[in-house]
Amino acid sequence: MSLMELLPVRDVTACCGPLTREAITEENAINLASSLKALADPARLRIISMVAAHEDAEACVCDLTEPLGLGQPTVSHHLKILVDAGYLTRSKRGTWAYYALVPGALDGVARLLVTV
Amino acid sequence: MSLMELLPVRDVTACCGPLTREAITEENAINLASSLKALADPARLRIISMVAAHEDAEACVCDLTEPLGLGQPTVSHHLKILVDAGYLTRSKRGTWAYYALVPGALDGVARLLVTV
DNA sequence: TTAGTCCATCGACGTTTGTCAATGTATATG
DNA sequence: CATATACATTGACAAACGTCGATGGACTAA
Repeated sequence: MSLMELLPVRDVTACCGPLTREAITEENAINLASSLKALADPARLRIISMVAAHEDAEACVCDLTEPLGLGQPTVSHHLKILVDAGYLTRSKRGTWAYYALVPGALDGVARLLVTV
Repeated sequence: MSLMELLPVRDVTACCGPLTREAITEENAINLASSLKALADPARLRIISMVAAHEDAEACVCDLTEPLGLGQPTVSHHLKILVDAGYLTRSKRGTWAYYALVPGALDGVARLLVTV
């Protein structure tokens, strides 16, 4: 399955208990894997970190391209993956598109991994 | 960078604070992405869940192939990735290879994602 | 209107990934 | 010894991924 075929803004967290507390179903494994795959890229991790650290906890594409050392289309591509996976929101104001963290999204995934 | 080129048994957790609490470095982003990439596959998530649920919290390859619906070489391939990433240990006894969870490995990654 | 900025989308490319069949390596059993 | 079992490794292939250049759409400023 391709990352781009995902439904927008999934919420993996509302599905099941921690990975090691109860046997995961094949379907839930597919969903959780998709959520993790969206995170499993250096550029996307840095984007999340940069957005969180940015003023007002939001950033536009132009704030990210230069520090990332990536082209604008590539950054837009990563942002789309993070939005579709439910980690970021996109709000357009004027010519700019501002991205911000979805509260609790990262924690939801983290909770599924934890064993204690 | 290929997953297979990773040093065996890395410990990403001993590197940095939570992703959203301080800006992540490019190097740490690469390492964390590698750790997440090892988890970001349905078969590997199910393997971890199956090992945790199995008797004595360990399982051999032959315990996994049939419930996963995958060939033995494919299961061995996934197990190697999980061992190299530091999530599983491998102990050979007789003809069998037993795999078990590394205590705290999943929690370490989860702690890097959490925002609270 | 014209020109310019910000961003998304498209098409292409080299690389990486997941899977399998075939083979190799131990270890156990007769 | 020969045979059988459990597993790792190899080689191959299609699919997916990350990146870029080029293009297009929407908004702003003059």
